[in-house]
Amino acid sequence: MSDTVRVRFAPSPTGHLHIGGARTALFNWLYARHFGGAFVLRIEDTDRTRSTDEYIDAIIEGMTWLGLDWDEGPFRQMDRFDLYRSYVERLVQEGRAYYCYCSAEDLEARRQKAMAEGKSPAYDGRCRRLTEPVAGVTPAVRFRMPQIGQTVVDDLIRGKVVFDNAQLDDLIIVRSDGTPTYNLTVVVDDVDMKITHVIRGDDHLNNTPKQIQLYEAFGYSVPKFAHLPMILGSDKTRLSKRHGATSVMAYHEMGYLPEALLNYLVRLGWSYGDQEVFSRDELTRYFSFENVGKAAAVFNPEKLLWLNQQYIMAMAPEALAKMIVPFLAREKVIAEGGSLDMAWLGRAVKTLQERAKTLVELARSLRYYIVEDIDFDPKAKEKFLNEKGLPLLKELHAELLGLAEFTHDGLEGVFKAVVAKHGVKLGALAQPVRVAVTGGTESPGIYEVLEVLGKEKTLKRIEKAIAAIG
RNA sequence: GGUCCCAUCGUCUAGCGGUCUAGGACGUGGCCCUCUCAAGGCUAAAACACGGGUUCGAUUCCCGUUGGGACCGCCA
Repeated sequence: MSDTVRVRFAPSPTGHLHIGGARTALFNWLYARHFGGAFVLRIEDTDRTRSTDEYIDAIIEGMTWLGLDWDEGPFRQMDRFDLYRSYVERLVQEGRAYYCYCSAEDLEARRQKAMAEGKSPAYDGRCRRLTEPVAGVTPAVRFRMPQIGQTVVDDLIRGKVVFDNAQLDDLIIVRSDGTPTYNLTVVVDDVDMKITHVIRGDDHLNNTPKQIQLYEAFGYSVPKFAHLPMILGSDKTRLSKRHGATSVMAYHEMGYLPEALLNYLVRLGWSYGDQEVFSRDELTRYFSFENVGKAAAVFNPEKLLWLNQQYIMAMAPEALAKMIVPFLAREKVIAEGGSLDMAWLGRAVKTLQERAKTLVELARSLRYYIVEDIDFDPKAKEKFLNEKGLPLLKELHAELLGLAEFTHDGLEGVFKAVVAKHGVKLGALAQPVRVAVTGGTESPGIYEVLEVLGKEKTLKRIEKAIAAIG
């Protein structure tokens, strides 16, 4: 590859950045980074009725969160209408495009009729030969598609795909309101921005021959194409809201790490032997279209969850602690804007990070460390805070009182001694204590918990538990 | 309806003619570890859609069938 690689992600701002879009952006980003090329962000907002600035911000927010940084842009097609106009004028002058006076309503009606009769709903070309304008009608502009021969899409993932030009109908390149349409702007911009590789979803494959005809009409060489397989929902239909969250930022809110989402997404369609977990660096190093599959992939939330846990486990506790604070506030574990001893929080996080699949779970599980008072789970209380455990708890409380430092080894010594004295198994003591200090029956090792909790809170909670029994 | 794409365990995938009694991962079951829950280790069940070719030999190549998907917009 002697020429510099230039790729782009070109979303339309008609919705949030979703899973499918993020995957397309990721593959483009990976390809650019792999070859040290440029990644361009272009907003395709020619549909004025559906595009909004809010969605542009949302897309940028999503890309930023994922760490998919772009080198140029964001460019907005709305700012480039003059450029498109000059290209269209050229086409019209050369007879490669013509004015179409059919109304949108008529077109729609004819399409419906054709479909109902089982015929192809393609445009019939009735305005092709018009020489005079139709009075009182502002026309759209159509591209005159060649009707004989074939167009070949040479795809990096699928190989050569052949289309008969007779199947290609004359597409509208300028709406009657004067705004250009996607098939025109995508070609003009990819030429203007010197895009070398068009990497996009499979759903664009059928548009590609039409776009290639546009390239040829302009006299430009076509870029390389790579059409990625689609991501499907569990019922094998196109991924949508019905299948749960599709917005990338929704995953942020649910407590997923961007690294985990990216890692999951890249494995949908791409593989590198048996490896499942990749660092960003490995991804850019290993990425190649040779390892991209052709078949659509079903989105599997379970595996994403597992990957997220892998990433949470691998994180430095201090970094995780910093990241968890907003989630603690949202879960009402701490007050909004409240402060915490971050070094201590890091130690607390360390005991729980391999037990959480999401940051939301982690934040919730941190509760008993942070809040002053805990409530006992009724079932746990009934099972473990009873007469049987009472002497053990009392004995432990007395011993703990004399323990100066709450260290893992120190605590273990005290527990072992109490257990030995009463001739019971460790569980007979550990479980009541666990319920006493955490309110429930599940937690990290009891010594770890007490070490983080500290002497004061521990004794207070054991006292409360004893009181609850008696 | 037309055109195009696709097809290995439930899911993501490895496999690029013999190494396949088809490998890994998620999930599921069992066992181990163990103060609970996790994590971890071991283990089990689980797939080449079907039919024709080509070949000494097909999961792998070709054709067809079936099944799924996408597109056919003055959406992108």
